[in-house]
Amino acid sequence: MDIIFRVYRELYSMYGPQGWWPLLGHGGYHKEDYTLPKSQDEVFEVCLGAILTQNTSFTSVVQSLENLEALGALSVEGVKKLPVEVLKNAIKPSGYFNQKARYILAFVAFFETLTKVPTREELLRVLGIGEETADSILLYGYKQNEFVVDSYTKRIFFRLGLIEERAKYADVKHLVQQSFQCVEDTNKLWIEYQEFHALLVEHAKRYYSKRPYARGCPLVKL
DNA sequence: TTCCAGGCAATAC
DNA sequence: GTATTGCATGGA
Repeated sequence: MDIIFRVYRELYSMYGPQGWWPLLGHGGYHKEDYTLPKSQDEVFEVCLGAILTQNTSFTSVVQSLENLEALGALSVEGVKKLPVEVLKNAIKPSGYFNQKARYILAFVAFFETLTKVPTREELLRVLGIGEETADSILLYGYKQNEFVVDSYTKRIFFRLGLIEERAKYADVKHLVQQSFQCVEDTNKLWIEYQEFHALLVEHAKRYYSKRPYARGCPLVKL
C-alpha cells in the first residue's frame, strides 16, 4: 500500500477522528460530525479562523473569535459594523493584527460577492489568502477535495524521507492526493483529507514541535 | 529569556 | 523563479 496512505491509517489508529475545523458554537471540535459547517455564518467563521491562524496557534485564534463573538461580529454584517480599531483590538491575541485586519476586510468584501462555492483561483486573488489558507477554506469551509499542506506536514514528510526539504506546496499536495486515489468514494474524499491534515497536526504537536524533530516518533518504523 | 505557533506579501537578488 | 524580511501576540 502507498506509504503516505499507510501513514494516514497509522495516525488514525493512534488518535482517532479529530473533528476539525473547531467551531465556537459546537464546543470547538466536533468528532465525526461532518455536516458542519452548516450556516453561512459558520462557513464565515471557518474563513476567519483560517486567516487568523496564519503562523499562530489556534488557542490564540479562539480568543480572537470569542472577542468577535462578544461584539456580535462573527458574521459578515457584524464585522462590517466594527470600527477598524475595534476589529484590530479584538483580533490582537492572534498577532499581526494590523495585517490580519486588512486581510479580514478584504475577505469580507470578497465573501459578500459569492453566489456559489469560490474557486481556488478566486480565493488566491484575495489579499492575505495564500495556498494554505485557500485550501483550508475550501476543505473545511466548503467540503471540497483540496488537501491542506502546512509546515507540520512538510516537517513530518521530510523527516520520514518522503519529500525534499524545500519541496513546493503544490508538489506535496499532489503527492498526498495521488496517495488517496485508493479511496473508493471520491465524493467524500474531503472527509479523509480533513482527518489526515488534522491528524498530522496532532502528531506534529506531540513529536515535531521541539528539536530534535521526530524524537520517539512511532512513524519512523514505517 | 528564547523559541515557536495550523503564513502571507513585499522586496531583493 | 527563489530567498529573505517584516509582521506581533501569547504560551511553553
